[in-house]
Order: sequence, then C-alpha cells, then structure tokens
Amino acid sequence: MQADVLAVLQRRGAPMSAYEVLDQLRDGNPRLAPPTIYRALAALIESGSVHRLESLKAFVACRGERHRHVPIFSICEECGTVEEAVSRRITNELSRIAGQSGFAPVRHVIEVHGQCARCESKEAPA
Amino acid sequence: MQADVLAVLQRRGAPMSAYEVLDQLRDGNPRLAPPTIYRALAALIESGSVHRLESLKAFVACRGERHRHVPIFSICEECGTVEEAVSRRITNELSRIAGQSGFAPVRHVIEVHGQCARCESKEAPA
DNA sequence: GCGAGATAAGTTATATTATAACATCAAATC
DNA sequence: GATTTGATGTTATAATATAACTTATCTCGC
Repeated sequence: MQADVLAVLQRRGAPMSAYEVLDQLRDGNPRLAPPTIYRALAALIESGSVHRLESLKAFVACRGERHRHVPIFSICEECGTVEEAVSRRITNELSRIAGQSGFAPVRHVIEVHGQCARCESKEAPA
Repeated sequence: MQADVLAVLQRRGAPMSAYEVLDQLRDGNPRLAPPTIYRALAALIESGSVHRLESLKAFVACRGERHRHVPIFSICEECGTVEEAVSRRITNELSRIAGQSGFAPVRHVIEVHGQCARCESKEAPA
C-alpha cells in the first residue's frame, strides 16, 4: 500500500490531498477507505519518502535526499508548483536560535508561499 | 467579534483551535457559529494580530511586533508551549534561496517542533 | 504442520477543521 | 427614508483526519 501511495504521489509530482490519492487508488480498488491511505502516508512520512505540506494540508513525494535533511518548500500560489530545497545555513541558524532557549528541535516545518519565476513573469510582463 | 476572539486567545496565551475559541465565546452567546469565528480569525490574521500554526491547525495571539516580521515558532510537543522568535538571518537566507530561482515570497511558515528546556529536563533528569 | 505473536490492511463510524451560500441587521450616506 | 455597505447570523455541508474494532497475513519457534 505504501508503494502504491508513493507511486501515485511520484507520478503526480505535485502536492495531493489524501483524498485525491484515495480517489486515484480507488480506480483499482473501490473499497479503499481513508484510514488505509492515512496509514500509508504516516509510514512514508516516517521513512522520509513523503512530506506533508502543512500549510496546504497536502502530501508530496520527497525529491531531496531521503533522510535527515530539513526540507524547505517554495509553494507557488498561482500554479501550485512546489520546489524542495535544503540550506545548511538555515538549519544551523534554527539550531542556534533553539539552543538559546534550550529548545530541542525534532522536526522543522519551513514553507514559503509566493509566486514562482514563471508565474511572476506572466503576471507582470513589463 | 474580532476583539472578543483576540481577547480569548490572549487570555489563553497558548494555541487554541477555532472550535475551542468558539466554545469559550458560546458561554456568553450560545448561538455563535463557526463562520463567525473563522471570519474574525481571518481578519485578525490579515492584520497580524493572530497567527495560524499550520502544523497544529491552531491559532495563537501574536506576541512579537505586529507587522512585517517573519515569526518563527518553537512548539513543545510535551507541554504545548509556543515561543515566537524572529531572526533576520533566517529571513535573509530564505530571501536569498528564493531569489536564486526567481521565486517571490509572500508569506513564510516556520515552525519547529521539539521539546522545550523545561520538559527536556523533566524527561531526562540525569 | 500449527499455534502465538506481530504487522498490515479492511471496515465502520465519527471527530475535527473549514467554508459555501444565503438571510438579516444596523450604520453611513445621500 | 431609500440605498448601499459591511459585519454578523444561520443553515448546511465540504474536506480533512482518526478511533476502535475486525480480519488477514506472515513468520517464527516448536
């Protein structure tokens, strides 16, 4: 099931809601129910193969290295495209800030909303 | 209504779901319905007085400067405490990364989950 | 083989979060 | 006082997510 869910997300290459994934997989398995999908997603997230985009309530296949990185997502509000980046500097700086108050980070959520280059140039073509 | 909602969030000083806010305000106004709360929250977020913690699906009164800052939230998964911080370095670095791909940021979501100093020391007291 | 334990998936029901769509009301303006 | 405007009320429902229990499958030791 995890493989199926991951395959759907990878084929799409863009964020999908859990229910979109569900609908896809129901084509081949009409009795599929939400818990099955959510469990597969939880396992995939645990293993780092999938990320949840908190601010979109959506899921996307990981496109960076699969472990121990802090992904930074750029989310275009026009076309929905999502880019995944990594930055040691950001990671370090977040650790530093956390350290100041003795906070022990376990998980980072970094999501930047805006407009990608493509959509920007379309909108303000001057 | 915005004032009422903000007051509830400030009194609590911790994240609350929209429905928790709703329940509070229903004490004085039993017919209150979700859209009213969500509308007030939307306006407060727009004005910067309230933030939505995406990864908690919850809302919190702003405790930083009210405008034009990029808040960084530390969320303790033990006790639920949330700290709000600001870092020019992070903001700058995110701009730099965005700039590389021509992405124009509009809104940043930075949330760090982990354990606060207090809960950490309680848990591993050696 | 076969039973015990572990893991994943199925199933049913429901909880939680959020919004659409339309109605009402009150103040501001003319 | 009619009219527009903006906030709120009201009803209904959409979208997201999980609880709780059941069933199937696998594997390991015997």
